[in-house]
Formats: sequence, C-alpha cells, structure tokens
Amino acid sequence: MPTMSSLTIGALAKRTGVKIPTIRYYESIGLLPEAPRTGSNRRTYDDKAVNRLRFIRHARELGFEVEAIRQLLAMADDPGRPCRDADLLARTHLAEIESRIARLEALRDEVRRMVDGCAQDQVRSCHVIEVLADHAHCLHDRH
Amino acid sequence: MPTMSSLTIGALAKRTGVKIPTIRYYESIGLLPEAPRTGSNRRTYDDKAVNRLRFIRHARELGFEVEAIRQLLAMADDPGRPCRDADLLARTHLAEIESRIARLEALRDEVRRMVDGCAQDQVRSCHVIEVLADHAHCLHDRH
DNA sequence: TCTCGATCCTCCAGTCTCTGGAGAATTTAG
DNA sequence: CTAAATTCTCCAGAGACTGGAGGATCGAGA
Ligand SMILES: [Zn+2]
Ligand SMILES: [Zn+2]
Ligand SMILES: [Zn+2]
Ligand SMILES: [Zn+2]
Repeated sequence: MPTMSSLTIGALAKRTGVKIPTIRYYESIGLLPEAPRTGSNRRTYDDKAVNRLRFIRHARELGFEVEAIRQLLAMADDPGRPCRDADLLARTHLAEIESRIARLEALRDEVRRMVDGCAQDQVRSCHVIEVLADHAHCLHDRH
Repeated sequence: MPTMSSLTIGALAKRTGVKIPTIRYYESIGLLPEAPRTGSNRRTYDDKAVNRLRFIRHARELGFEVEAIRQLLAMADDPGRPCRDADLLARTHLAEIESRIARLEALRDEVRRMVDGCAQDQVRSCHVIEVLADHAHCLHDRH
C-alpha cells in the first residue's frame, strides 16, 4: 500500500524541485488546491499533491502557460472525456514555439550580420551602431 | 537644411511607431532625456529625439534589453571611442539568442513528440497528459 | 524543561517592459 | 464659442515568480 505520508511544504519543495514561495504562489492563484493545515496553521501535503505539483512543474518546463496548465489539470482529473482539447492545447503551444523559433532565427541572422560586418574600429564607423540607427541596413523588412 | 520641426508627443509617436505611454515610460527610466516643455507643460521633440527613439525601437525589435540599449546609446553619443564594447554587447546578445533558440528547439521536439504520439482517444490514454505527468517519457533529461 | 536554530506563517514589494485607464487641463477644428 | 482631440499625471495591471520583514512554531540537544 502507498505510504500514508504527510509532507511539510519544505519537504514538498524538495521532492518536486519547486521553491516554497512558488508553491504558495500556485496555491494563491488556484493552481494547487488549498492545502489542509495543522493546528498551528502549517500546510500539509500528500502524494497526490506531489504528483500534481510535478505535473505543473513539468508543464512549465515545457513552456506551457499557467492558464493552459490550469485547463490541462482539469482534463487530467477527468479521464473519461475525449482528449481532443488537451491535444489541441498542446498543438497550439507547439505552433507558438515554432513561431518564436522562426522569429528568433530571423533576429539571429540580423544580429549576426551586424556583428560580422564590423571592422572593429571606432564607434563612428561601427556597423553595429549603424544598423541600430537605421533599419534600412536590415535584410528583413520587419522583425 | 533639416526642418526646424518641433513635434508633439503624438507626432513623435506617429513618426516612430512607438506608443505615447511607451515614450513617457522611456523618459521615466532615463532612456530618453527629459523633453523640454511648452508653457502649458506639454513635451516637445526635435529631429534628434526622433533618431534616438528610432534607435531604441530598432534595438528593442532586435531583442536588446533596455540596459543594453542604454549602453549602446551612450556609445553612439561618443563616436571617437573604439567600438569594442558595442560589438561585445551585440555578440553577447547574439549568444543569448542562439541559446534561446537551442532551448526552444529542444522544447519543440518534446512537444511535437507529445502531440504526435497521441492516438486521440480518451484522456485516460492521452499521450499529452501522460508525458506531462511523467518526465521519464521525455528524450532530453532536462528542459 | 529550556533554548536555539530551522522552518513556517502572512503581507508586501520588486522583477521587466510596457499598456491602459481615470480625471483634469489644454489645444485645435469647425 | 463649442466640442472633439490631445496631453498631462498618477496609478494599476500584465505574467510568473522571488525575496525580505517580522513574527510564530517546531524539533533536537543539553
Ligand atoms: Zn563595431
Ligand atoms: Zn532592422
Ligand atoms: Zn491525446
Ligand atoms: Zn520532460
């Protein structure tokens, strides 16, 4: 049978790698349910809380926003429904990542050109400064 | 000869594509100098301000942080010095962009795997939810 | 049992880069 | 002259935490 453990917030933090203030923050925004308290008002957690917090941490590491995680958690709590919505959320996130990559790659190209084009002399003739001062030096017309 | 124009903040905003509250914000953090005021306390700008603000906007579009821009502006104001520092700043920024791209590409791979692995049935067996619940499903050991 | 350091509590402020609204004053167009 | 547009200051909010102040409580050793 599973261990009937009751964890302090510090133990939960260690087990999940999430900092204590962050745990309290997640509770305050309703991502974690309000933890039951001891007689002296300290939060206690069980294994379910560990799993939920790990889920949150992992989703955050994968770049999901809190609002998305809130919905994913609600879905995870309801195993019978179709997973269309969860998949759509993930696919939307994927598209967002891809567009951020594309944007950053364009930036990288411009900044690289900026850096490589400089003869390393005086600011007067610095290609970096010139490019910054005038977008006409850029390849892409928008950034 | 250059037009001896005196612009309102609204005209400056139109000319540079920077919103009015943002212009005031830049002034408040010292990126833009305090604009001279009319008798009725309205800010006035000249062509130099237009150039400075365009420089800021372009640098922001290229992803430079405000602190970096502050330094770049100081350098641009001093054309005689060597441009080593400006170039170093840009190179540092380039490295930062590259590392963000690498991180996002790793994320993209994981999220794509997550999405592609789902058979689109019930939440119970949803690959998206499974992966989120357990990092062991991931390829990279860190995100 | 006493005490001390570790842990916990709440509340608040700060991070970063804006963005927008309230309410008042002034300018501009018709 | 009036009404609409613009500007002013101040303040709050966004997202996702992070950290500090000041105080209460816990566990372990003497
Ligand atoms: Zn240079
Ligand atoms: Zn450009
Ligand atoms: Zn699914
Ligand atoms: Zn993972």
